[in-house]
Parts: sequence; C-alpha cells; structure tokens
Amino acid sequence: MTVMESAPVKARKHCAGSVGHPRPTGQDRYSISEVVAHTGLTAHTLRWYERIGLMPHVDRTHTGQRRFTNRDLDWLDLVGKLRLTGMPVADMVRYAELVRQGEQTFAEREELLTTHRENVRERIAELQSTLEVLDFKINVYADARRASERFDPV
Amino acid sequence: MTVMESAPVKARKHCAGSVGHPRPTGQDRYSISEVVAHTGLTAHTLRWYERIGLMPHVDRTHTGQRRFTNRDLDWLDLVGKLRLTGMPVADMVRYAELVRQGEQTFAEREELLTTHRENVRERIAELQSTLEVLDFKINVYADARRASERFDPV
DNA sequence: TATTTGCTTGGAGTGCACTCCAAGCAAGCG
DNA sequence: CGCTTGCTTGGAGTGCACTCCAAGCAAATA
Repeated sequence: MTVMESAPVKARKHCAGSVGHPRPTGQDRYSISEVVAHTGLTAHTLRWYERIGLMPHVDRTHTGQRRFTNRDLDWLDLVGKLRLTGMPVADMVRYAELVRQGEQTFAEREELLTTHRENVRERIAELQSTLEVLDFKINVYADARRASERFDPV
Repeated sequence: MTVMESAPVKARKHCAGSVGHPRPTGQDRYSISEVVAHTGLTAHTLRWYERIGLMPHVDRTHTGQRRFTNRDLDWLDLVGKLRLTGMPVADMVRYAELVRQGEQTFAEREELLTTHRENVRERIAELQSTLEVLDFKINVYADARRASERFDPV
C-alpha cells in the first residue's frame, strides 16, 4: 500500500465566505461552541451529525465533552459545501462511510462526487433558465410602472 | 381504485423532462389528469395548491370536476420555475394574492420578484464555488486512481 | 344493469433535516 | 458553598412540501 494522505482530505481555506469566524491559528482542540462560531451550524446539528455518522469519531475530554480538531473543521467545511448544493444527508453519510473505509474506496468516492457534480451543473442550468423568466417578468412590471409614472406622476 | 394519483402513468408520452409536453392546440379546458400530464405535478399537489391559495380560482364542470385553462397552465409553469429556484410556497402564495388583487400591486410584485432574482443569483454563485471544490477533490481521486493504475495495472 | 374509471373531499400521514427539551454533570467564580 | 455557564444525553417536536387515504359520486363501458 502506497503511503498517501487518505482520509478526510485537506480542504484548505478556500472560501470560508458563508458564515463563521476564521480559524484561530495554532489551535487543534475546539469546544462545540467554538465550532458553532466557526461553522454557523448549531450545537444540536453538530451532535446530530455525529449521531447519524456524518462526522468521523470526535475526540472527548476526560469529562466527556467534545473536542473538535482542525481536521474535523475541514470535514465540516466540505459537508457544508455539499449541503449547500442540496446533497441529501444520506449521501453525505455514505461518503463519510467510504472515507472511514480507507483508500480502497477512492474509486467509489470519485464516482459519487462526479455524479453529484453533474447534478450541480444541471441545477445551475435550471437556475439560469429561471433567471431569464424572472428578468422577463420583472421587465414587464418595470415597464408598466414607468408607463404609469409617465401618465400619472405623483 | 385510483391508479394514477402518484405516478403519471399516461403522463410521459413525450419528454417529461423539464416541464411537461407541448400543450394541445385549440384547447382551453383541461381535466386534472391532463394537467398532471402537462406539468409533471401529481393530482394531489394540484388540489393542494388550490387549497392553499397558490392557484387562481379553477373552473368546474357541472359535476364539480376541475377544468383548467391555458391561463392556469401558464401560471403553473411560472410556479414550477419559482419552485425550482427554491422559493418557499408561502412566498408564491403571497405572489398569487398580489396577482388576485390586480394592477395596483404591480410595484410589490416587481419587488418580490427582484428580491427573489437576487437570491437566485447568489444561489448560482454558491453552486459555482462548490463546483470548484468538487473539481478539486475529483481530481485528487482521479490522480490517485491513475497513479495506482500505473503501478498496479490489472 | 353492473363494473370500471376518473374524479371529488377533509383530514391524516410521510420524509427530510433539523430543533428543542428535560434532566443532569462539571468547572469557574464571588 | 451556591450560582452560573457550558456541556452531556435520548427522545420528542417542528416546519415544510407534499402524499396518501377512505368514502363517495358521475359518466363511460361491458
């Protein structure tokens, strides 16, 4: 087996645009509320993600409190992206399982992602075609408004 | 026994692809099953739309069966578009109310649509940024696959 | 005439993705 | 020590958008 960085891959700081603070540097153990601040998810949702198997095993303190790592945060960033594109939670859980199973699932992971990418592309096309309808109707209303303003100025 | 309530059996004569098939020319009174065939919605959903006020008043036969007009079909096309873009049903109902109230709501309708158009644009941008992440990860997996194929050809 | 088909209704049920609750434990602070 | 804050749990509840059900009626077909 070739030694390759396998598991939850590194999702580098790509956007971080949506919600959340930048990650404090040099830290690698985050409480649940820190993760809430970073991701914009609720603590409920984070615990729920763990329960349904959407999170890799999360570390705990000696008193049982969760301590998330940077790797966990990377994973949540990816999950957030997939969620934004409307991937069903069940599919994300499936992906998480594949990641847990290690390198021999690379092909299946690639396929899952490729299929999803196609869905996203279709979705974008759909939205763009709706945009045209929206533009058309907005113009109709705007024209009507301008016409009425011309004839009946307030 | 009602057979065709959920699966538009007759429905996919032609492309059930994006939205229905071409409207028969010269007709202006469609039964619910014809509308099912055209729109891809279920009869349940059509009745539900009417109940919640998402449809303008639908005409009836003397025995109480619905007869949809071309105008209704146009409306459903628009609703379908808005639905595709994720506009909440409540907002579409609001829009329907404005339409019922007549011309004096033009400005408000324009605003509603403009706001929504902005949402759609943001959504597209979001999806496009996710596409980049997807591309990146798919490439990681594809590279790994190509590498393993080179060293360990089957 | 008898059966089948297509439609009607109000209300109940489903699936998804959270979202919240109640009870309880541990640590920090005055 | 008592109080507050932050976290824990399993299970129940919420909101959305359908989705289905059961009973029944009218028209068409056998």
